[in-house]
Amino acid sequence: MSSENGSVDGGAEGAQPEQLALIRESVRNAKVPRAKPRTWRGAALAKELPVARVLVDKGVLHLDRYFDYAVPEELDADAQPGVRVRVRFGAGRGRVREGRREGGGLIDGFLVERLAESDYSGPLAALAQVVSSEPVLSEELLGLARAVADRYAGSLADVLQLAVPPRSARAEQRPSPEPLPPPAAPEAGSWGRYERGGAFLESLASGGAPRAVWNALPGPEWSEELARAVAATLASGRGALVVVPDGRAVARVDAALTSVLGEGRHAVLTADAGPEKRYREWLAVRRGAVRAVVGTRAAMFAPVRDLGLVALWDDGDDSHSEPHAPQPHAREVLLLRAAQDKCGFLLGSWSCTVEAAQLVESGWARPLVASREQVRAVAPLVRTVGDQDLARDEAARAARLPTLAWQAVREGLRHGPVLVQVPRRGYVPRMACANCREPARCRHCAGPLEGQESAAALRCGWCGREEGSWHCPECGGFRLRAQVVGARRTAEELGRAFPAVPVRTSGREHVLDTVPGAPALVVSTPGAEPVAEGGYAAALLLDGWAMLGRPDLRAGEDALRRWIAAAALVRAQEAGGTVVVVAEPTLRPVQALVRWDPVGHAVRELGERAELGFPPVSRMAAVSGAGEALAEFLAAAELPEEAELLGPVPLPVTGAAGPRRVGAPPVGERWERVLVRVPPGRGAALAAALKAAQASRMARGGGSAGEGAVWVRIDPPDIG
DNA sequence: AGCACGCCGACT
DNA sequence: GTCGGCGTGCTC
Repeated sequence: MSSENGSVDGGAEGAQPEQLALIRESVRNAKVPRAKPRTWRGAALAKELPVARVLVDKGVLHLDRYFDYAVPEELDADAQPGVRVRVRFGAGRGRVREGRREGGGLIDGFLVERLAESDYSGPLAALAQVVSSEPVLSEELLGLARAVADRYAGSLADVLQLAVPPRSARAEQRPSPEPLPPPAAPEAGSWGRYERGGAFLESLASGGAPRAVWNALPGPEWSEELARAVAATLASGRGALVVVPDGRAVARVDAALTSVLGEGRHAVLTADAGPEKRYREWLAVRRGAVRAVVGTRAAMFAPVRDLGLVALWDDGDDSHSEPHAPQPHAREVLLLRAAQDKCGFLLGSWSCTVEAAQLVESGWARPLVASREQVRAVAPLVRTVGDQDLARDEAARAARLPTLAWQAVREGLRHGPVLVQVPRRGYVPRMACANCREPARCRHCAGPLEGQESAAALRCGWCGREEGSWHCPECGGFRLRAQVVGARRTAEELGRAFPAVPVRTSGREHVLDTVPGAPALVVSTPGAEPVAEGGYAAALLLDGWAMLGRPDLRAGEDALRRWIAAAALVRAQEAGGTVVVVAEPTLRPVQALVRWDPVGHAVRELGERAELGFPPVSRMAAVSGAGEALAEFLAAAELPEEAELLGPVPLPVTGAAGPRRVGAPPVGERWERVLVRVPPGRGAALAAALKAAQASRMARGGGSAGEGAVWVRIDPPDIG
């Protein structure tokens, strides 16, 4: 592998004046288009396809253009499509120093294509180096990255940074294992509990590409069911990819894959394996040595060969949302992948997101569900404690624990562990009718109203309009209440209430994986619930108000998802499993929990979103920046005709203290945000327009930081 | 972002 | 004449 030394660029130290003159002349001649590449010093080039089209890995600045370079003869063999290269880039027309032309610094890139000629009308610089001959960027992966970049108005280079892990020479040197022949198709196993479960597996095993939204039955079987879907795909001679929200879920699916497939047939891709190990696993997948992958969100780009199935577990979990630009969501990436590779698609969850419901409603995917009898046979009994009960129960109110809840815990503890779910801190309050709890919404755009308890100072969180005379459209009430509840002392209080029972906590810092089947109080925040051996005897879901009171379109769906995630760890009703949720029984998510009907809940939400023009039925983008820059950007952007602008509204000023959230303005700067909404089918046009506007602003020196910065976010997660 | 090119005012 | 101000535009 040669570097610039001895290649076209380098070599002669101290060139003669005549050579300098020659170089200047070739600059003047450069205006004429040339069929064949010419380099600065005319060194030997590859005889066939002497032009390399390169994607320069430089964030957002060059904006998705390729640059052509000449391929020196000695790099000919290594300079294949997909390899990492280093090239000189930048610095005007290049300056000549000590006889050597130095066009800016060396930067990394990917060789995308070899060509016979370039359409660039100037002399080409030569590739400086082929970093390694490993073709890491396949045509397929490039196509996916391009689609993701377009979908999210981002740059290809940004997406590739997410899709291709950093190189480790040692990992590359090591040979990958020999690929194993396809396994036999698996038995249907517990897939038989679903009406079309067996047919789904058979379709995968016979080379089909079924697409399903799978509402999983509560209990621990889901990971083995995923493993069987993978095994069926492998049996057809194709590869499979499973993306799950966190390390614990990876471990479960990993174990299930090992038990269904045996050793050596699958790779685990997670961020917390070191960079070398991670790259080694990734390479084994790319090289086709391993045909099945399970991992967390970064694995959504795993270069699985001949993909037959992409599967995603629990798409409502927000860790599926990539925090790095352009912030793609694993569900959307896998949707793009399924479309591009024409492979099977499986979106599974105990709960159901509105997006998942939309996939079924649009006919793109089929529902994979169990019968009501099946659900009733495995789900626990769910009971509610609302404000009415609390009010009647003064003593319980003081203890923050109503009688029914108290009884359920005490009874549960006689038979096994009891789970107590408490919300995390830090939920932002939003306003709701003090009488009927209907969220207060803007009458113009239906955005969430924010403000103080006095109805006088209400303002819409989306369009910024003031609301001077709010009254509740449901019950006619005019008093508001901020929906925020604190709940931290619960664990201590419970511990004191049941002094004979051990109390274990699982939360952000210490997440327990499993707990034994012996009686214990297990206090956990949402998402950190340990699995109990033999299932929990009971679960207590506290402070539903805090979960439902977030200023987020997903508050209901999210609360239901978290409740169901906890309740799914509880024994079946027949085995005495009981769940008590402390929340108003008339609320839709609460009713959906009682009936164990997350799909019905999502379908109703979807209908409402369509009516109100909310995502995912319409698509939204958030554009934020300092007032003037934002206005300028929007004026210059050629948005689709149907685009509707909501706002601007001021963004909260970020303080120096506290966690910096992704997407928050720079510390201390006053920023505003505008939401852009387009009807169904115009999402691509919106993304393209925003991308183009961003590109032209960059070209004019807008810069990505400081004064003129404007941030664009497709599918903003926190739109009230 | 860098960095070079280019088109106007005070200097050896 | 030419050195150098920073305003504009390109990077194969």
